[in-house]
Amino acid sequence: MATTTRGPVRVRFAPSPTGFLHVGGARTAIYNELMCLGARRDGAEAAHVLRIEDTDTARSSDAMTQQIVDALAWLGIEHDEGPFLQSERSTHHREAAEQLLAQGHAYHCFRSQEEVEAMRAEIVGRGENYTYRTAFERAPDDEVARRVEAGEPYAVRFRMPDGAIEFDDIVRGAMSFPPEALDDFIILRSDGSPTYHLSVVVDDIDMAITHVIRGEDHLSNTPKHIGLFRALEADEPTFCHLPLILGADKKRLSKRTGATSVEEFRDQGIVPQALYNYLAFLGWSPGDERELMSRDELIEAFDADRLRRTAAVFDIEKLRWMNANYMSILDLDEILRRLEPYVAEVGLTEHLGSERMARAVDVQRRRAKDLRELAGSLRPYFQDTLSYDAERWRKFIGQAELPAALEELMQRYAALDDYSIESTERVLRELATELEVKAGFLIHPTRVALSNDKAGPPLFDLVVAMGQEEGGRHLRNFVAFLHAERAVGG
RNA sequence: GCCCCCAUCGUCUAGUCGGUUAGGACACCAGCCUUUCAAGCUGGCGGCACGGGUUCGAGUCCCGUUGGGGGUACCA
Repeated sequence: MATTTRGPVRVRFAPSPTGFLHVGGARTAIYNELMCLGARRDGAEAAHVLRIEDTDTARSSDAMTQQIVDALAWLGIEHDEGPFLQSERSTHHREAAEQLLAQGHAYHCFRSQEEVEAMRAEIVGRGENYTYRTAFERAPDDEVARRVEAGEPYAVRFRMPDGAIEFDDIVRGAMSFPPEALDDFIILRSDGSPTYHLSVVVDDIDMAITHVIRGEDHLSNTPKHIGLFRALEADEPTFCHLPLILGADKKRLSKRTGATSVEEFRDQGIVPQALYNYLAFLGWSPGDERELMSRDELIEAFDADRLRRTAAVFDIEKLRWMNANYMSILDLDEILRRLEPYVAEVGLTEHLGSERMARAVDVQRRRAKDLRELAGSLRPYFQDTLSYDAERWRKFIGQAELPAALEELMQRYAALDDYSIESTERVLRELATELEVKAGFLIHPTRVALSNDKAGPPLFDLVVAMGQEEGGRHLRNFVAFLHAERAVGG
């Protein structure tokens, strides 16, 4: 109902720095970006701002902020403004609290946390509904003044308005929170620092945010924020609460059930295009039967009205399926570049940039589900000598005519001027015909000779990717191996 | 306890005006293709949580139950 792609649109992604970017956060960032870019697509002015909610973890927020910025950049998510650090704006937040105090929208609370908690426990224990404002009397003004004067510590509480709070949520529709669910909450701690609720609202006002797109865990906080927006006499933004991402156990996605951060998926060899596509589809679909959509296509098709309201289970298998798709369609150069760290892991760094590496990757890329797997499959292409296992290749050792046949194949391959998929296949098949054997008689042992494996890419792809000289050497070694084993076996 | 949200194959989803053989994708199974393994193609398995209403007719609307999730902080 509430699609607002007409006026200027300003959205924000506001993660708290935890040392990594959670995939749930990444998905929120994607929808923020899509909302922004979708509006721009429709001709509206739009901006995406990045704001780091570090009011609680100011200690190492520089490194943590960098981590988030890097992860977003890796995913290809762009922002137009920021990153702004919430911690650097606390003076302004405090001023807002003073204003609220002066206008009677907030009041001093001298009660200790322990005292409040004890009262709450007692009331709940009786089976009654607890709210701070119904549980405690408010101190008269003169008493407040005297205690403040005396230097007593106090927190500042926001006075929630009396009635129900209602609003329209893009994904939830009409929302209504009754007064008994609304409590006077703290906006300034007794050490004078602003709390999250105050900071977000003040920042959203200052940054002229029009759409607040965030996780469903904030749905219950929204009435508090609306109370603040109204007291601060600011227009309230349109809210959009995204359902949570669940693990295989149907619980909120946590490390117990596997990887949760974009950094982890990146390290596993997931390509950013795949993660972006996958995350965008976790809670949204274009309405037709497309599944593989690039960022540009998503921007073109995005419509917030199609956001789903049900929590989704994160399915790593489907992500990997998408990843396999992207690995086979991306530019080879990009794959080569992203593959570097994994190539290093398998000790093939020296071959980076080589023709053979490019050929091998191009052959193997369609057969792997992630970059790490891809890198692993590259090994046979770069081994000087393969050590063949007599037990495993017993079948070939038993074939008396095989060594001579392979020897002949080897020589014909060595003599080839145009070493190509077509020519190597033609030569092999011609030889098979001459020898009156099926092509498979030569194909299977040749594969083993080159890769020490009975499964792999189409043989002639392998033969060519490996190279004329290298392939010839493996063939020679395999023939020698066959001779030796035949001698042993008698 | 109280408040809020949610509910279509195992999983992601289409379904948005009540009338569909409830469609697609991942996974799984089978067949085809093939020099192998994948991929691909074809086919199969499999679902509207339950109970009441409203209606000629309910996956779709209403109520309840059950189940799941979130919130209930001087955390964000």
